[in-house]
Amino acid sequence: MIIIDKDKIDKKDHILDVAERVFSDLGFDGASTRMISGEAGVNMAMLNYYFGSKEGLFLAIFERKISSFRTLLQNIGNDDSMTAWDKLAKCLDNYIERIIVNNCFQKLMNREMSLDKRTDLIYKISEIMMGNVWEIRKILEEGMKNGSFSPDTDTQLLTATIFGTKNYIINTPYIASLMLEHDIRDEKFLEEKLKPRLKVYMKRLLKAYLMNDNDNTK
Amino acid sequence: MIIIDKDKIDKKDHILDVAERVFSDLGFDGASTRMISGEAGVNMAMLNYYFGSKEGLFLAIFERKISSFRTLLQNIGNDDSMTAWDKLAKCLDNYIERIIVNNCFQKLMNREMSLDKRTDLIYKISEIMMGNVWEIRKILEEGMKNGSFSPDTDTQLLTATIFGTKNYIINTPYIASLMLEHDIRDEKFLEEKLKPRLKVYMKRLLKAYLMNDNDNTK
DNA sequence: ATAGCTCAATCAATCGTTTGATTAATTTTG
DNA sequence: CAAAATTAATCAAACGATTGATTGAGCTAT
Repeated sequence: MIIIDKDKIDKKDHILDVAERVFSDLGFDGASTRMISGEAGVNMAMLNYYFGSKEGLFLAIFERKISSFRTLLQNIGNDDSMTAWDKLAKCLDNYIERIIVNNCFQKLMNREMSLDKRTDLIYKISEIMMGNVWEIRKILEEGMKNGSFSPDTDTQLLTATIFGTKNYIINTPYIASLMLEHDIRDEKFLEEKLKPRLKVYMKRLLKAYLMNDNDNTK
Repeated sequence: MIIIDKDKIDKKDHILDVAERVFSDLGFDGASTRMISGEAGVNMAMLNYYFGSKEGLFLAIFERKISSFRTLLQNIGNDDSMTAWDKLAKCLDNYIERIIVNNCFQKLMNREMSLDKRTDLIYKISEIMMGNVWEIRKILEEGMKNGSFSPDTDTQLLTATIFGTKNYIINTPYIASLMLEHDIRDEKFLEEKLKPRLKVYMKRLLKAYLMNDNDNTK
């Protein structure tokens, strides 16, 4: 029966889904294998059976997302028919679109990146993330070269702003909720209000920085 | 003897210093009391003797910083002789000046804020942090009211950018190092290069966003 | 001697992992 | 096709190690 085969595939995926959420809420060390297996409704030994170890389970969560990142990268920046600004705007839209729905994984990843542990994992993730960074930097430098972006642009710090603004909202949900006067964890608010608002804001912010000459003589 | 009394005070402070660094590197759950006491060169029981528990030690780290935050807040925004922009610029300078040197604590705090644990601590810290947020928002709204800042300003998301850009650099040291092509953990680079550069960048970014009319008719 | 401090030893609890038995599914064999 | 053999999946129970915390004896200085 097809349904039975599907169940097997889904079981590993189901464990990964649950583990992703639990790790995201409690951190790697804060989450126990008992809790994850309990919430997933599977026997504790299944985690080691499927993923070898707790760290193996943790790695599997990241590896499941990697291909997803790659496809995002491929679809941006290489379209020669667009201006640098249009590329950047499209890039921002795609990025915001994705990270809002995957915010649980984003939170988990960023927390892990701030630790001085599991450095091999950090290196791995860093290089994948750098792909995103480079893609945006490439567009920025293209715009600077052809004169449509200000020559004084600090491309490195600007990318920090792009990723940092998003991270701040995702990673400090309680502060962000106070700040935005809405519960950040409300999916409907995220989807209908924050997402379009963030798109408008980021584009306006970057446009102002990139495309207006800043008078520093004053 | 005075020296002995001083040693006693310094001992608590020394433990807090070490704990701050270890928690920052390994996270609350990842750091063990044995490791902290070991690195601090004191007996394990001393932690419980001085701070009651591991969580008490953790709280003590935060409480030691709280007064430091308050004094920062008091010195900004209330000077009526300055324009809104000058206030904001000074506010940014002070902020960048402080957070770069305290980046170990900042990292620790931000990671803890992203967890769904110890929510009482999170609420406490959030309200302190919100003091900073409000202080900046107040200046932004003052500038909007008297017409020196663009009326389209999204003050809420702009504060997310201000804090988020800094957090991104501090919290993802490895990515930030790749991005900036320098080792972020190099104190000399932080102090002499990144700090002034970040000041220039943030002011230019905010000035462009706040003080140029964005042409959205196109 | 009294009070504050320090220590090694030890506590129960929890951690991630392993085990060996049992069941379910698949393949091989007669 | 059916029985046997093999493999995969699942489970409760237990493993040794480590966790945060406590104890009670010994220390030091007043």
